[in-house]
Amino acid sequence: MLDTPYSSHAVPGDSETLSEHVFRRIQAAIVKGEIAPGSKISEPELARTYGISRGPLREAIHRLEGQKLLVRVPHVGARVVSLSHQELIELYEIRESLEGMACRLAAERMTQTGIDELRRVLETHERDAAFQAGVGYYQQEGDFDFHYRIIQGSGNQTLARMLCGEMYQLVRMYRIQFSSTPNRPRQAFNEHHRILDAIADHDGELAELLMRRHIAASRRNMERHYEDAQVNTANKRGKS
Amino acid sequence: MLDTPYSSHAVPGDSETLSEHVFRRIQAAIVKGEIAPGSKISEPELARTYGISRGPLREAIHRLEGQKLLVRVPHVGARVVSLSHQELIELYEIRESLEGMACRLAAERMTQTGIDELRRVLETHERDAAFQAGVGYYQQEGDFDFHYRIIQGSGNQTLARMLCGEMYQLVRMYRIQFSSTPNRPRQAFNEHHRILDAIADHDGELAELLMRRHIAASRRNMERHYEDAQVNTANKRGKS
DNA sequence: TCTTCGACTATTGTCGACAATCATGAGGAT
DNA sequence: ATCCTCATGATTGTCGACAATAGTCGAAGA
Repeated sequence: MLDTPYSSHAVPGDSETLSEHVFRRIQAAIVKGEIAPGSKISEPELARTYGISRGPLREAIHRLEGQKLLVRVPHVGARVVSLSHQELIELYEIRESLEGMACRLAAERMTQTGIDELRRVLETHERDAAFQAGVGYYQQEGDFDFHYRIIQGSGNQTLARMLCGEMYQLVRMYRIQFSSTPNRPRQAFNEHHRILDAIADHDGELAELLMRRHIAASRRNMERHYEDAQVNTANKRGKS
Repeated sequence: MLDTPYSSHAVPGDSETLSEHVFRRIQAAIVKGEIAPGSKISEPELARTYGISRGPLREAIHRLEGQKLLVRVPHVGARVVSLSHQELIELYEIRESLEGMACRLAAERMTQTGIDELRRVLETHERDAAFQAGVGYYQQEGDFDFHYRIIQGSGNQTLARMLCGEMYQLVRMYRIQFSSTPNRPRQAFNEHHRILDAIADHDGELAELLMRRHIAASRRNMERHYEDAQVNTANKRGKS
């Protein structure tokens, strides 16, 4: 339920394809950091781990490559992607643009009931603020919930698939890795509130502007915490 | 040279992987419309066509699926994507956001020599305006060249890969299919000029605004020509 | 001691065959 | 006549084995 929040078709593992199954397994493992970034993917080893042949595994690897979670070089193998500082900044710039557009569209198109639900989400987060202040990770989940609702409210399904599907996996991966939990939640709450107000006013321009600033602030926060996490992960980063 | 303008490493077919080879072949075939949108992909047939086994072919299919050029349902097969009117509009909305951001970044970061080169590209297009007015397709290539330069000038490599790689394949596919050649080139030239001026002034805000309007106009132009192309393709759309 | 060449090993790429699943059509029952 | 059932055919999913390439280790020569 925590995993793959975008997959509404909950087929357990019954008639599911093996390739599909390992695809999700490996994707989750990479996002959760169970497979270190930059580490090499050994086909025989993974095949033995998941108890399948190399055929479906290779198909899953190719799909992961398409989602930019793996980097593959011919005749050498695949490695888990390891974003540089620059690439991570670039990712946030893209998010800033895309979520800004989503927020504009949401402000223009969101229905009254959707806005009410969004307000309720925010109020729920505020009530649990004391609890979240200590944990931080849940704030990320809640933050996701807020952003998720807005993206869905944009009415642009293609955009929603991009942001909540592929792109979010990458962001989430790095969020988890250096579980950045500064005292930003309080400020984030304020920003969320102002974004909600703009959406309630159906002010697309303002909503986009605020969302872009919100993500830009999140990016700056990430940049501040990058160096620490970099040295932390550098220690335990082995060739597997 | 027309194909895959983003692939600078021109390895013919020598030490290239078979999977990689058929991946590019099928991708080009889909984009050029040689394989009708919505038509089913038969693995044995394609395997015989390209003279390879089903193994590499399936890997290529999975990669195409990752690039959103194929839609696959388990135990049934893969079909060439067929964007609905709504999905095509959504794609243009995303382009508007992303290229707007790219244009802003380009205005902020582009070097003087890059700006000069961009101006030269535009002047070249204007000189050949008479020729392009009749053909139209070359205008598209030129249009791409202009946009391509700006995207590269943004300095955001991740963004450039998204726009010039995966996303552009989809847009190009539909551009070619209903080779929309209205009398828009003249207006597009004017818009390009104003965008260039904004970039030359390093005015990121204005550059982004103009580019977004430019693409929004392109989207409206596409919307006008959608119904005609829809009935045209509907006639020759067989189940193969 | 350092460099370079060569064989070896492990991993990746490819293939053909078998099993599982879905689509199609014939046949019979209501 | 229409609908349901079932058998058949074809296609997709999976597997194990073979071929080709890259990385590695060791030995010989400068």
